Amino acid sequence: MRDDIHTTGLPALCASCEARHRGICGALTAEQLTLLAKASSKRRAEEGAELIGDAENVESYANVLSGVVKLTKMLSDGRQQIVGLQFAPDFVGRPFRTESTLAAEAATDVELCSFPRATVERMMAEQPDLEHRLLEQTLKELDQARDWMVTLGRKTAAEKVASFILMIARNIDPTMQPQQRAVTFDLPLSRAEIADFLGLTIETVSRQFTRLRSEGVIRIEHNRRVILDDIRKLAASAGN
Amino acid sequence: MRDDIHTTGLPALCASCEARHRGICGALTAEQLTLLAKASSKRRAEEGAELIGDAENVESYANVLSGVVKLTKMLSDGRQQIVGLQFAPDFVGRPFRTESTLAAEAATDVELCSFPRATVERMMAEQPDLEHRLLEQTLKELDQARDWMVTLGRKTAAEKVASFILMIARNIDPTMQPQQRAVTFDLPLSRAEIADFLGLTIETVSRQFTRLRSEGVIRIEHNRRVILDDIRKLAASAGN
DNA sequence: CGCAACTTTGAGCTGACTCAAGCCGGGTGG
DNA sequence: CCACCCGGCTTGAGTCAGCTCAAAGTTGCG
Repeated sequence: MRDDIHTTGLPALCASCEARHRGICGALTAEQLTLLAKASSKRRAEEGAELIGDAENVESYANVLSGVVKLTKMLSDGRQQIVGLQFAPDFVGRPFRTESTLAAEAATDVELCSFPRATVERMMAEQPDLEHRLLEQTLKELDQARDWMVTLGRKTAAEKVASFILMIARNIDPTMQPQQRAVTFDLPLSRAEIADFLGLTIETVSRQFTRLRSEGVIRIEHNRRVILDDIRKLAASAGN
Repeated sequence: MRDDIHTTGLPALCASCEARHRGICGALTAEQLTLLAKASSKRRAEEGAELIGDAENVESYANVLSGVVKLTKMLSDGRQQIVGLQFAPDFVGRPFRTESTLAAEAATDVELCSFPRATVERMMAEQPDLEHRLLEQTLKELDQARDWMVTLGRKTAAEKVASFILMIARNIDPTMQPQQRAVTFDLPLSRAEIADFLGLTIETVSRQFTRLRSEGVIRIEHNRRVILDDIRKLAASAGN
């Protein structure tokens, strides 16, 4: 098989990688990409696997290639809050800090492309474009975090759950429009995780799903699969 | 008057500016600083003044020189959430986006050093160190936002108010220790604003202040001044 | 088939909200 | 100098959204 014109000279690892275009690797030259790829490893983690623990030393960063990573924080008495979800091709890791301030866990089965900390930081120093991409991603995450603060602080349980379903749906299909027909997707989180994301209890989340179902907004199959029948009505229930 | 050795050749505007050291201007050469200073203006805004509205076009960025700027988001029905507080020498503005996604308002009387958007973005392109500083600040804000998500999603009203007072106290005096004697400072926010920051109502915030007062943790003068008598007990009430 | 984990549903409780007064300090004008 | 007002804060009483505790229903898996 001949090399694709765009992948000539690129590491096999990167040839079909989404992060090379939309993710931070897009900032690298073919040469640098080769260098980074040498130090990188593609790895899988299954649902529930802890990728990095709170207060652990950070030895590596990673790109999400598929699946969903959840970022969580916990209070000393065990109360937990999910503070972010990372989808492909997001970058996972906190540059310029050796100790993690949160835990990262595979919410679904996940594929990661993992780089040693030192290599990434060296490249960042010599390739401003890489730092620029990282800034862009960090700003995006900050915007998301702030949007979510409004949801956590000011929305009702019904609005929180509607906002959550909408957010997931939009991540699966970014082109989704209010007037379009049904959209189907799998929730990447259990009821307990959704509760931890929304600052609610499992029971309240479940009741809100039931309500949306009885109002004909969604259908649910096997607990995780959502068929979103009335996008408009869901968007209206989300508050904003 | 002779120039201080450290300010030789620097714009008068910047000579005594905190942002030159701790803020993003520290990334600039004397030459660039001069260039930026030419396009900059120091301005004051009084308490309550809107610095930039939601969905407005961003024409300038700014450094906070003194006072506190609050960043707010609002739902269509008027519910409001404060999503960030900026103290000196923080940078205010969202790079790489022409339209603001939140409103910035002077929470107290504020001094700002304001730069035209175009100038900052040009310098960012030619001075990677500037982008690096911006990345550092953005990461710091992201960490803060995520900490606050835990507070909003999982803490009780009592813990929220304790966390808030502690956060403000630590911003006024970063060296504050649990065992130390009383610390006095002014709250930069009204009860209504504290409520919007914590996802509570005015009344609940007020009741929690009263409780802390009756427990001997704090004293309050003229509504705004807090004398923090028992730092340890306050920290214990903050959850975490 | 049977267990274990997850989800749903129900019933009662409670922390924070709503609504309504009253209080306090600062400014204004008589 | 004092009476008044106004905005911000506090306090009280009653309500309710979301929580807790409990039980029953699903689903997936060995």
